[in-house]
Amino acid sequence: MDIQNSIQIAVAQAVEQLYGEPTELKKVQINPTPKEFQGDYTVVVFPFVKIAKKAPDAAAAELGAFLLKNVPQISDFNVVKGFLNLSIYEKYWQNFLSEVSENENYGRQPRNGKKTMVEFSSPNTNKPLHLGHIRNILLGWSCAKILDAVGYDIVRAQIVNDRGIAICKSMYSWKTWGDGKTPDSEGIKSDHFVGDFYVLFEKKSKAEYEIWQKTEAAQHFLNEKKKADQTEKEFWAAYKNTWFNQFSELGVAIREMLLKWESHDSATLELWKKMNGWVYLGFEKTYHDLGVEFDKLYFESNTYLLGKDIVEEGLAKNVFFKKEDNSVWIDLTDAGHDQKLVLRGDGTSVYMTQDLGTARMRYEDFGCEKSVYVVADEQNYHFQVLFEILKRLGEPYAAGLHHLSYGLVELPTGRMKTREGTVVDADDLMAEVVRLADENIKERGEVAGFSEAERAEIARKIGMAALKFYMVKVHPKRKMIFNPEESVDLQGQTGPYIQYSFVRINGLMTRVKKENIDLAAAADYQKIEPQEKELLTALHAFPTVIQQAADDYDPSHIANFCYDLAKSYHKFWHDLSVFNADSEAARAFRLKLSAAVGQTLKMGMGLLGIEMPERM
RNA sequence: GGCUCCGUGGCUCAAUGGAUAGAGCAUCUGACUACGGAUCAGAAGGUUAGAGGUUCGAGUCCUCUCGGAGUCACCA
Repeated sequence: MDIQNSIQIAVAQAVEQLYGEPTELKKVQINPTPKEFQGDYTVVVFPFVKIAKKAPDAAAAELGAFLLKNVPQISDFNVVKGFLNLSIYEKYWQNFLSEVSENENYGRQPRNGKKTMVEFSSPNTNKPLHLGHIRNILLGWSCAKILDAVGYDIVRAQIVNDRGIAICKSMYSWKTWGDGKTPDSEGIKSDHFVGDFYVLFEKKSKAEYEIWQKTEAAQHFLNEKKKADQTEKEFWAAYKNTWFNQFSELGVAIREMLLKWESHDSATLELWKKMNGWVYLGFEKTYHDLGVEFDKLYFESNTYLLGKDIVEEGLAKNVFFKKEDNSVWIDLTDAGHDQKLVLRGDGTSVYMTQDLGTARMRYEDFGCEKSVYVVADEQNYHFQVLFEILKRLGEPYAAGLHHLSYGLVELPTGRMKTREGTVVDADDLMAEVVRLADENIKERGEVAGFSEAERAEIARKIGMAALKFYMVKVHPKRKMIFNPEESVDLQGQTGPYIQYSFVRINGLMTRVKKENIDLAAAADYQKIEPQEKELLTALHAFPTVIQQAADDYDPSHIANFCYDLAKSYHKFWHDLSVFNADSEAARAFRLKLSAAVGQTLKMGMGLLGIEMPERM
């Protein structure tokens, strides 16, 4: 059993035996002892001083004596200001290291037979993926990896928003102004090609709007509706949707196209398929470059009519109610929310209807008891309501639903805006970080033994590691400011810093293999140095960190762990010699320790979707 | 305005209610004739937005104030 658990249980027993009062296990707090004190683990004694009716130090001393007697792994203890510091026999750490060395799956838990769906990315098909998608995708991918590591079987799902106004704009634009051009004819990545037509549509629409604003009718609206504290520009910005829906000729054309699509007009469907096909082709490349894949794709064109049967059931169960105009609502005022529409008066769906239906379909398809939706925090309210409704409907999977909400990615100059052309494209960004990594490799002159292809592959791993680590080290909930320059940093708290520690280890291991060095002598190593102990305690915490990341749906725990471990290793490397160690035992022990660190770093970074190079 | 989230050195971020709030970047100073210097060591930089409260103990929990973001669609 894990030493921390042993201590925890022993402390609970001690409290009961010494002071005659049982205590909850979770009240027993065991922390790694801070560097400046003697010991490996620390028991916080304060929670028991009341029960003990003694001063903290006296109680700590009593508990320490008890533990020393009853926990065989404990070699010594000391008390500082109510903290009980325990030292663990070196033999324990020796055994622990061997355990890690022999288990290449160290950190992973056995399969638990339960399923979890993780939904992420969920793009619109009218334009290419951007920086915001990258954060979403990295979080989703990593979250799936982490849940897999703690034992769940994972279904990675994507809901493709392939229908609606947006794609119609791209379609209309291409049909009207495209002159029959294709991605091939123009030599443009196909999703970008479609996106360019979307942008063109917005441009034409803007031009139409500006002309309209000068008409008499428009000026009439301006005078009538503009609020006193609004500038003319602000008014037109706010009025844009209304204008598009009521007065725009392009708006008419788009709605007409949408209606044709909904009535299965064959020419429209053909155009739709052609353009979506282009987009998917482009997405495929982007996903491939990001190193992610999906197990299941849901298409909104297949799901947008779902959920009406659930609305019927909800009415029958009196969870929902009908208003005079036949529209269906749920009253969530007792849960701190408002009334929410779930079906329009004319019987057509809204976003919520569709999500209700999709939730049930997902469950019917896979029977996942947990389901994670990776969606930006703009939609917090939507998901609160969605989950609350499903709970009230008594859906069996309702308790396992989780919205992994993350903050938007902003640039140092503020929010990304399509209109202002400040959207950072995913493909461009990846190409740029890899290019910079490649330049860096060349500058360092380490390329001597590398072929062109090898160098490109290493540059890819380094560049992507820089980008991914930069994004995933931040707590998901936090809005993050994406600084393009910092994202390609290769030094300090970065992906490449961690990769470098791995490469150092890899260098050692190559030599071990080449010289066929036997590590059995490690068992004779007597005096574990502080730098070594630091690595051991870090490795020891790895499974707990993964569990924590899984419980919190938070990959940043793993990122921070990997950074701390790499940092400790770099220090170890600098302070202590491995091959030139004083004794054969020390050399073997350090090699064994290095291998364990390397293995753990590789797995940890793998959970973040980051690959490790052998050389760099 | 209601609800939700956020506020930690110049900047970007850490810190299951526990010991002197930690890192990185930037700035300054050092360390290879050494297993790879994408490294290491050191300096400087903080009233954790502010005020109360709970607690043996608060960056963390509660209340209020200030500042920022999101949301409050028969859009998705």
